[in-house]
Amino acid sequence: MSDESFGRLVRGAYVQTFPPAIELISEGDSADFLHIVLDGMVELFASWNRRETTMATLGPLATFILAATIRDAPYLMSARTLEKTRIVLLPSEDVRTVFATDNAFARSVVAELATCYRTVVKNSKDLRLRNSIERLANYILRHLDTADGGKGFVLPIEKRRLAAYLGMTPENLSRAIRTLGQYGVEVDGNRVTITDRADLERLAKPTPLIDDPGH
Amino acid sequence: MSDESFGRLVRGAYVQTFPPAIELISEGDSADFLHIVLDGMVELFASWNRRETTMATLGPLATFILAATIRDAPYLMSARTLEKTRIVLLPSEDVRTVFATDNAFARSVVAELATCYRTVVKNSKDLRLRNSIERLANYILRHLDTADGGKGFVLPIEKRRLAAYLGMTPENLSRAIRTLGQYGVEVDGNRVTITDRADLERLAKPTPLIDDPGH
DNA sequence: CTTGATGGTTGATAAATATCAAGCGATGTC
DNA sequence: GACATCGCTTGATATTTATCAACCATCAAG
Repeated sequence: MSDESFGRLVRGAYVQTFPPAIELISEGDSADFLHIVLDGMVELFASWNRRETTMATLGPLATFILAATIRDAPYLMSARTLEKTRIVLLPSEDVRTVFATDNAFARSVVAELATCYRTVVKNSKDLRLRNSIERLANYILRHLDTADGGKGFVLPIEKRRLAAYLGMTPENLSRAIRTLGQYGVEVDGNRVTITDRADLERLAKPTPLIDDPGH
Repeated sequence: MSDESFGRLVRGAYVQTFPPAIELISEGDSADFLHIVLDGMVELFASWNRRETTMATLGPLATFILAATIRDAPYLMSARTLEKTRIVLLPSEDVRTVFATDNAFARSVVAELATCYRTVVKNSKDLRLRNSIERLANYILRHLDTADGGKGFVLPIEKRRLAAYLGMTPENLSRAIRTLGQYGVEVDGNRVTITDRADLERLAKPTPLIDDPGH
């Protein structure tokens, strides 16, 4: 975007550091600020009728919630910090103003929105087409760390949150993990290790049309 | 958008009429055309591992699939006609060209994308937070025709497709309908009538943050 | 050290949902 | 009019998932 637009955005913006477990926004609230995670971790969640579910977990450089800001509509999700988190807050009105005047910015917003949209669609396919064990198996395959030769990784979130994200109860996640033992998955605390990727893939049947975060 | 941009878009575009049950696009294909429904009905669906689910049903003036066109990425969903359907096909390259040069068009694309995004998020909440009977109850409440005093409506799609959209089997939809009889829902063929909206709402607990299509 | 809180696990059981097989009723074809 | 097809429904049963209660390990506070 132009320097002028950038200045305009930055003028009213501020950076704030939040402690863990702070609810940053609540679904239904009006979109006063566009949030950008600089450091730490944020959970997007939604509630209905005394039930709650995790919609996504965000790390550094993720934005939320862009669509509500652009549309000037109420948030559809709530957000809370999972750990000490630093966040940029951009007043929604400034974002809309710059969006209306700076074309390069507007196009960047589209790129970001299109990515978010495709992410949610993939998530929806995952939920609709797979059962809980298949979802867990694919989650593991998606998170395998290329750093250690694709042999394992450390769960970035608590298991109860992972369970909520995968659409199951913590009890069921426990059992699902045990079931995956037959497919070469070993879980010790937050450490996940696999011994036979091919075997796990035979069960998980991953596809880029659901599991590739980039595409 | 400008007349020039419009001309550019229209130049390579064409309108085509398709018979029922034609697969217009398949997930995984590259996004050659942006589609706009003029008349008729189109089902967006997705498949994995010999399972299939309905993601959405589109009527006149809906577009698909915008995000893939903008990002020049493969379709995440397939689409088929449910009846005789007239569709505008806009070459993706033209859409991207006009998107890059016409600012008003780019902003309209954002508005459309933001709406699509929010629709999918609401859909995801519906699936994650409600069981099948609650989903059906809310579906009925959403579709109550204001025309006939909110007393009923005609199902726009076959029941087996409704079942797939609501994330259940046709057998289960049948039983769910019978269960809703206790809450004043009468279904005769495709005709749905309710006798006690308040009663149904006590079960369905609708909320604009999931069920309001506009917001 | 105790103590209490918390996240996780396990087993028993219940509820929700899917599967399979059969049958029904409307529709269209020959 | 006989017949096949198709969408839908029903009943019986199996599978998946949730719930409830108990217990375990860890960790921090007193």
